[in-house]
Amino acid sequence: MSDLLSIGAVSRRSGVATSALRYYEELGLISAERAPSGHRRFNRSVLRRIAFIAFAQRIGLTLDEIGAELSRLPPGRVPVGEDWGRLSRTWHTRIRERIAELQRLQEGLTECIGCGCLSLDQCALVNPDDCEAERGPGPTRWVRQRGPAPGETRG
Amino acid sequence: MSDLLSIGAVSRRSGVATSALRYYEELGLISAERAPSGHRRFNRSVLRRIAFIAFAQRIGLTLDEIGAELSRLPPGRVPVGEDWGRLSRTWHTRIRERIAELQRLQEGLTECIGCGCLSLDQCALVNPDDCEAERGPGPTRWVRQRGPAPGETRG
DNA sequence: CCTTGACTTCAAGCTTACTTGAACTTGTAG
DNA sequence: CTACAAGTTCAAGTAAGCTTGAAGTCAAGG
Repeated sequence: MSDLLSIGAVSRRSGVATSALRYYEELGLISAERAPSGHRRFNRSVLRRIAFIAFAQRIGLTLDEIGAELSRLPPGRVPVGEDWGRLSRTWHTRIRERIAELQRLQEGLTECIGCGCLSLDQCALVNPDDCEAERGPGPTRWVRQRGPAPGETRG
Repeated sequence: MSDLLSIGAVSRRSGVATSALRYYEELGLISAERAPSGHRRFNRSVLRRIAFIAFAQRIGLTLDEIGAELSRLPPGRVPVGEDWGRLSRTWHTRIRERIAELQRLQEGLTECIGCGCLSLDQCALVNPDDCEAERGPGPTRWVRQRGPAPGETRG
């Protein structure tokens, strides 16, 4: 039995639809050889790549960002654990930030919406004096994060 | 000075674009009276409603879900703190779950991708024996959550 | 040989949450 | 009165991440 998997086999093993796998290939996130028939033949190592993609999506990375991460893998050989580890090191930060935001939201939920002061222009938590100067109106502290918001995806 | 705000004023105060406000009105998330001219006149209380919407979006609710939540507010009067508190009570659970998932991801990042075993069908963390029986293939433990995934939005 | 299922490409469609543009009306300052 | 900003509606466009459909090819079983 060869190491090469059909798109259906990869789909079954990964739980990712064949249409999605073709889409990923089109985006350059995964690659496949071709059988003489034209059918895709995936190396078994694509499964880890797909797991990485699914993982990264749950964290909130776009496919674009994921592509950028994957391009940092060593070319010309199947990545080993340390290669993956290097990539995912930056994610810890990202996850921590997102958790921190959620905790801030959790807090605000209790202290501000719960207490009835959430009114965007009166609440001390929404517009705290001790924070950086205003960056325009709006519920800056909870709702706005610097940088683009993490567009998290459906599973 | 009246309690009624133009759409521009609401936009400035809330940080939400006028086009988005019209969209929210179309979806029934907010409402406005009309001036004789046809211009929208928003009650000041709409600001809290908008804050709630923005808040809920960051948590990962869709506008549909947010509409469902808002429909539980008492009709015929401006909601008070306790009304908002009731609504947001369920969110604590949701936030906690999301935080838990991120922590699980964080863990998996260290233990599984980092160590090099992430391969979807071999890793004990991806397919742990001590978890519920398989619900199909794929990286069940981290990547799949029961129910639809939280489609989080841009800020 | 015939059928069935898995595969191919390509184009178009879907969902969410808006934004943008066209064409027009209102409100306000000078 | 004249500008010009701000408002109106409606239709269409955008972005991400796929899915679906059409039309055709390939591989295995009976």
